[in-house]
Amino acid sequence: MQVTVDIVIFTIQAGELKVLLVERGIPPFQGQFAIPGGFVLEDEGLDAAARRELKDETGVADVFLEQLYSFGDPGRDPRGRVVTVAYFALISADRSPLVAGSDAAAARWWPVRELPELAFDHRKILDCALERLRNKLEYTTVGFQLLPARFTLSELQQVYEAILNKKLDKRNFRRKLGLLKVLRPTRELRRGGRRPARLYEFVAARFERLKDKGILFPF
Amino acid sequence: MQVTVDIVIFTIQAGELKVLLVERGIPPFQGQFAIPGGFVLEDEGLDAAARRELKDETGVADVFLEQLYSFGDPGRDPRGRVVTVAYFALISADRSPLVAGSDAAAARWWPVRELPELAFDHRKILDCALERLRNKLEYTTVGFQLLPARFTLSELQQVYEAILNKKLDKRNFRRKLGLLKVLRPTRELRRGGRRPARLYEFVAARFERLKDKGILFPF
DNA sequence: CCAAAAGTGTTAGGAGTACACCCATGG
DNA sequence: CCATGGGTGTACTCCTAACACTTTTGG
Repeated sequence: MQVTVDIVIFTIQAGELKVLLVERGIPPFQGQFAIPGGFVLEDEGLDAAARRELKDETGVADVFLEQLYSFGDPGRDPRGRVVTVAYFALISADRSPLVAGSDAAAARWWPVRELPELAFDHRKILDCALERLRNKLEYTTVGFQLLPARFTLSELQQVYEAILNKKLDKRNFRRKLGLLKVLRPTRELRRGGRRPARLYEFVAARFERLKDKGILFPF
Repeated sequence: MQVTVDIVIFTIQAGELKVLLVERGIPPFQGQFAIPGGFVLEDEGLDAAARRELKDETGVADVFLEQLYSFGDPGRDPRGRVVTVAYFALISADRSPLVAGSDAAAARWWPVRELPELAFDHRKILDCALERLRNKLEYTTVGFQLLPARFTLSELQQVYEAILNKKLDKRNFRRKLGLLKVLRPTRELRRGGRRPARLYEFVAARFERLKDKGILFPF
């Protein structure tokens, strides 16, 4: 029985949630798009295999990566019995545009709102990842993983709106963030738009105190 | 590469959360206890393999069963490379005492508070299952899966207390349950204790309305 | 001076928590 | 009649949601 890892890689671009897909150059499903993935090596752990694939496809390391779910229906791969352990990864907006896949010349970021037909059972995997991402937004800091180290409050709100797919109230959003005390304002401003916006940093150490107490991001 | 399923099977007995373990009769880890499990057959899905093992070990079918996480560190099984897809299952109190494992004469329910040393990485798997169970208690109906179709409010509260490992306030517990409107009182009373207690039924249809709205079991 | 995004507080309603006593039954 | 678990309500606090105008900049 063969074991693969497949990785749903998300990023935010232009205030939109996007996912990395590669066009298949060979059968089966030639010409269709698929989630990046590959076989687990004989002496390699599952997480390690996922990190290796992620690095190969995007060039990035040290990003958020988490196991999602395993899919192993007989017949999910016409070539034979393949069990895949699916992962999902988050790449911050400032590192995502560099799509320089080694073997994946045809890699492209797709808005999750307008996906092409996907190979294998990858649509199911992607839906599973989206659901997980939405849920984790509420009780973890995944939202910050999609932004550069410094960001404006409006950018953060856009991340939440893009993933949850609904508008949020600006004042309530900011007040709740303030109560959590996990952001540190910097002296820097983002110019270039209209009125300049203050940049903030996420302070991981402050979040540590909260997570045991069930304090969340209730947006 | 070989693929197995391992199943953490929980039940409630005497107001305590228990898990089914089998004593290994052969090396490796001979004489130690392990979570029930076995190989995935060539033409068998992962869920199907888990259901088959569950049936073999406990004789029960049609119980709550959910995939948990996959474990595949090289070296987790000294016999070779084995990736395991872990599941967790919940058996209601009225069906659990029947431990009649086919090949598992040495199967036994263990209180999760006093576990023996476990074979392989099964301790890690069990901890993972416990954490998942505690979390799902808050936003799903897994609590009801551990009880017979009809139960008293005190029995339900004991399930929550056993899993969360803390005392809950009786009046608050009942008021919140009342607000959810997912229980239907029956005409039946449980006698045999002191004052008879009313039996309730969980109405799954009423829960359906709630789960999209993020209404939970906030105990 | 106009368009566009940044920034800022109050109020009213609902949910959560803490807390103590009477009731029905079996022995 | 007594021991045991079943059953019930209130007051206070805190969180949530709804809601509109002023400020700062670039063009």
